[in-house]
Amino acid sequence: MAEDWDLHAVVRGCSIVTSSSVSSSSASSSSSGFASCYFLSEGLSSSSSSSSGFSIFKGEQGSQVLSLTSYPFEARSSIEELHELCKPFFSKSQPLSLQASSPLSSLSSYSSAPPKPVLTQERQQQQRNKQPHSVTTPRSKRRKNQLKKVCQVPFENLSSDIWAWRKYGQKPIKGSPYPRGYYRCSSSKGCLARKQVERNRSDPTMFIVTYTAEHNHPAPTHRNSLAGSTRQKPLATQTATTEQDSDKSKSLTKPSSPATSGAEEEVPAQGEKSESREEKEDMMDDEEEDEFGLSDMVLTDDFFESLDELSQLTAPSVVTGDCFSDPFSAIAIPSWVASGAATAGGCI
DNA sequence: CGTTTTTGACCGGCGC
DNA sequence: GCGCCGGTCAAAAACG
Repeated sequence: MAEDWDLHAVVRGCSIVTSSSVSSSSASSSSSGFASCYFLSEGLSSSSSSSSGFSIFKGEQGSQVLSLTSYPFEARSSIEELHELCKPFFSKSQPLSLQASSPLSSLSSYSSAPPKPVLTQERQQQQRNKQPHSVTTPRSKRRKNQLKKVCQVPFENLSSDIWAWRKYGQKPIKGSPYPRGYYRCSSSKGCLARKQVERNRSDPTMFIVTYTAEHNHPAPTHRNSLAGSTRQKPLATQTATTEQDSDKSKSLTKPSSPATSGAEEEVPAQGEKSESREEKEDMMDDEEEDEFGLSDMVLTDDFFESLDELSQLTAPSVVTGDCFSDPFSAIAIPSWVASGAATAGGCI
């Protein structure tokens, strides 16, 4: 279910951004279920580092805007163009129009870089560590020539991804108080799809989700084992992460992750997990629809908006209870997504 | 038992 | 060449 309105949100977000009326609804404080997606290809700009080719700046109303400085996707105004823009990321199984297709659901192909090289790079990366002594497989330029899709989604939408992701890393990012979580597709072993989730430093209610590589398999109709997916941290850890001053305690306990160690990162993963659970109950049918990008068919804007409100109301209260007086203050998220996002995302 | 999360360590890319 | 930074690996722990 969450997927449905999420997809919707994504689409709406794209429309908003591209139509230059940068969001009437996107007050910085209100995570109102819109999302923005952007594509960027690393290495497109000659002298770029990791953040090559795009920048973040403030929109008129405090909304975050990502702009591609060297990519011909910016400032498009027509839906058709946007559609074409997104095409490469639609999976084959999503025959639908822009509205129905969800960039979140799949990174199906590269518009500028052929999949093969990337695949090779990934393989090299994996081999690298498995064969530490054989320096035969440098992952040279692995960060280059990878087309990424950057989406900005509100917290509620983090649980909207239909894919199953497994977290494989988390790193504090310089300049950002929030760590970045690294996820890979767990539906298929050979799947190269990756996803990075980072909280927007200027708008903590928003999360920057970066998709890399593509899924080489159809969307899962059901998640695999849920073992470990709903992990509840030990009470100590939980409180540490959820308390308002947890950032302080965090810094004490875990210097490597300044804030929230995994707060936002857990959001997506857990949300998805929880989502999967809810799906089993509530949207066995819809789920399949989502795979084909039809998820929004049943939803009206009103319904959608109500969901947003609902989620805003329920998520913090239901999930956090005492630990969530300020869900976005930097810490907190881990468990609420773990236990609550399930609730929040699912009950919706 | 199989899967996921956590987390420290490792490695390569990049800027100086 | 050196150091910083980001991305990934892999072992341990936890969960269903």
